[in-house]
Formats: sequence, structure tokens, C-alpha cells
Amino acid sequence: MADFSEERQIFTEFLKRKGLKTTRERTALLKEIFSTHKHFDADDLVDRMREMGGQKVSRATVYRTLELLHECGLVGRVRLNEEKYRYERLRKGEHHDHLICTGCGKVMEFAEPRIEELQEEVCRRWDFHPISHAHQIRGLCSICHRKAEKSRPERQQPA
Amino acid sequence: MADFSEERQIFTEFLKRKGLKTTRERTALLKEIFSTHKHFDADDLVDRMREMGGQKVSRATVYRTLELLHECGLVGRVRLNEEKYRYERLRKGEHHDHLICTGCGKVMEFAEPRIEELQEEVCRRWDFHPISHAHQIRGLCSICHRKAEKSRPERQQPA
DNA sequence: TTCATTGCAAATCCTTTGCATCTCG
DNA sequence: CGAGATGCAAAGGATTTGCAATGAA
Repeated sequence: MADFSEERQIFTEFLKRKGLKTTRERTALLKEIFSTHKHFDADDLVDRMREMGGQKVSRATVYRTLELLHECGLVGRVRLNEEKYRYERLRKGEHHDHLICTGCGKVMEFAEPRIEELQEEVCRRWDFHPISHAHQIRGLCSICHRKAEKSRPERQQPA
Repeated sequence: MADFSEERQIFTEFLKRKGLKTTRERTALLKEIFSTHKHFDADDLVDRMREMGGQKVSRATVYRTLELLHECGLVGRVRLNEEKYRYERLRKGEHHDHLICTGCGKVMEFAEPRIEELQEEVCRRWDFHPISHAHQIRGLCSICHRKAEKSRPERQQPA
């Protein structure tokens, strides 16, 4: 039973401001999205809505709603060298960047304020006015790395 | 007359190692890619090859070759919240990250070793073994920012 | 000669859109 | 009631792939 009353209010006000409507589909999606903190893609969400057996929501509406949630800052949307977008709920003070394991696909979040500071410094240097940033590190998590070590038959040639 | 003999050698050896062939299409693409240091997408490259009037190369081959060049580390491939991949040649010691202007699309490169260091620290903290990373900051360049300031009719409501 | 490569067109993948039908406000 | 929303299926755009013909080693 996650509490998403705050998000619901933010969303409703955002919609009102834009002259849009608070429909049951939109509310159901918001609820589902804020019920976990996992990363997900549009397809995952379509499936989850289907399985939940509650309000039925079409794929088109899922995409349209994710767009709105992204626009009002409740949902983050990232696509890094991938076919599809990955989404995640955003809550106050939860900003973070990502470690992505190319072995098992696991996504780990990290926060490093000192990096954020340096970013700002870089922007000042260029007179650049940042709106958002994405910072992802790809590699192997400890588990996949260990596996890779073991199954390596011989040394690789250097790059 | 850019010198790309080193890259050509790297590519040839990479191909040989994999039992692949050094065709004139592949060589022509390598040459074209290393003739400038601009960012480009697959379409740009197709056009450039067409205009150059040299070796004709089909779109499919462009994609297939970019994949190989990326695999052997000669070409970087990044897609951040965009429809298509953006490529760039990679040369030793030229690593950098990107400032992307959402106003005019301009891409600026920046290098900040202190950020790289902090990244490594983060990875150590998670026992994560990095292979690559992408770090992009989106916002407005000074020119677009100035334009936006001028055309703003009134204050925006806070988020 | 032989096996990889090429170009073409068709296929894929994810996402967006047009339109007739519903529904919130 | 009327503007906006939904669902469906069809459209879109970038990238990938099957296959017959071509070419590098």
C-alpha cells in the first residue's frame, strides 16, 4: 500500500493547469507506477496493468500518460544506447544516476553530489544552462564479473 | 588530408582477428569518418558517402560497418533520449562527455578528469567493473538561453 | 575456389497518430 | 453538452535481416 497521495495531487493539478482531465486510466497508471520503485519500460507497464485486473488501459494510453507524467516531473525517462525507453518514478530527493550491468541487465542507482557539483562547474565554464542530465556507467556487476573471470579460457589480447 | 593510417591498421587487424575481410566499402567508410571530428548519425554518413562521389555504399553496409567500428573501439555510439544513434570517431586521449543544447541541437564536448575519478570511486564502492560510460547534460547554450530570456512574456509558475 | 560481403527490399522494433466512440467536468 | 480521452489499427522512423549476386583472400 504505497502512499502516492502527494504524487496524485501534483498530477491532478498539472492536468488542471493544462486543461486536461483526470481520468480513471490516468489515475490507475499513476497508482501502479508509484506502487514500486523499479525501473520499467512501456511494455512492462502494459503487462502489469493487464495482470492487475483492475482498470484496463491500452498501450496507446500508456504511452500518452507516460509522456504527461514525464512532462510534469513525476516520471523519469531515459534511453541510453537501447532500443526502448526506460522509465522510473521520481520522488523528491531521489535523484540518482545509474550503473547498468551489461551482463545481467541489472540497474543500480548511485548518488554522488560531488559529481553534480562538478557538472555545474562545467556548465558555468561553458555558459551553458543545464535542464537535465543523464549519467550512466555500463559494465559488469560483481556477480557477472566473477562469472566472466571463471569462464575465461585464456588471457585476452590487449586492446 | 587527415591521417588515419593508425586507425586503418587497427581496423584491419581487428577484422583479420575475426576472420573478416577488408573491403573497399569498409575502408571508404573509415576514411570518411576520420576525415572530420564532427558527431554524425547514420543518415549523415550515407549522404556524405553519396556526395563524395567515391565508393558507393548502401545504407545496410553503413550500419553494419558502424557496428564493427564501434565494436573495435574506433567509433563511439550514443543514444540519449533520442530517436537515433549518434556516432563519433574516437581517437586516443580524446575522451570527453557532452553538453547538448535542446534549443539548437548543438553538441559541445567537455572533459573533466575529476568527474572520471569520482566515477571510478563510485564503481569501487559498488564493486562494479565499468566498461564504458555516457554522461550528457542537456540544457540551453548561451545563445539559445538569451533568446529564451527575451521572448519570455511573464514569469513561469514554479514547478 | 570459397566464404564473407554487398545491396536491395522486406521485416522488426518501439512509439506515435488518425479516427470513431466514450466520458469527465 | 462539449472538449478532451480512449482504443484500435494503421502509420512512422530508425535499424536489422534474408537472400541472390559479387568480391576478397
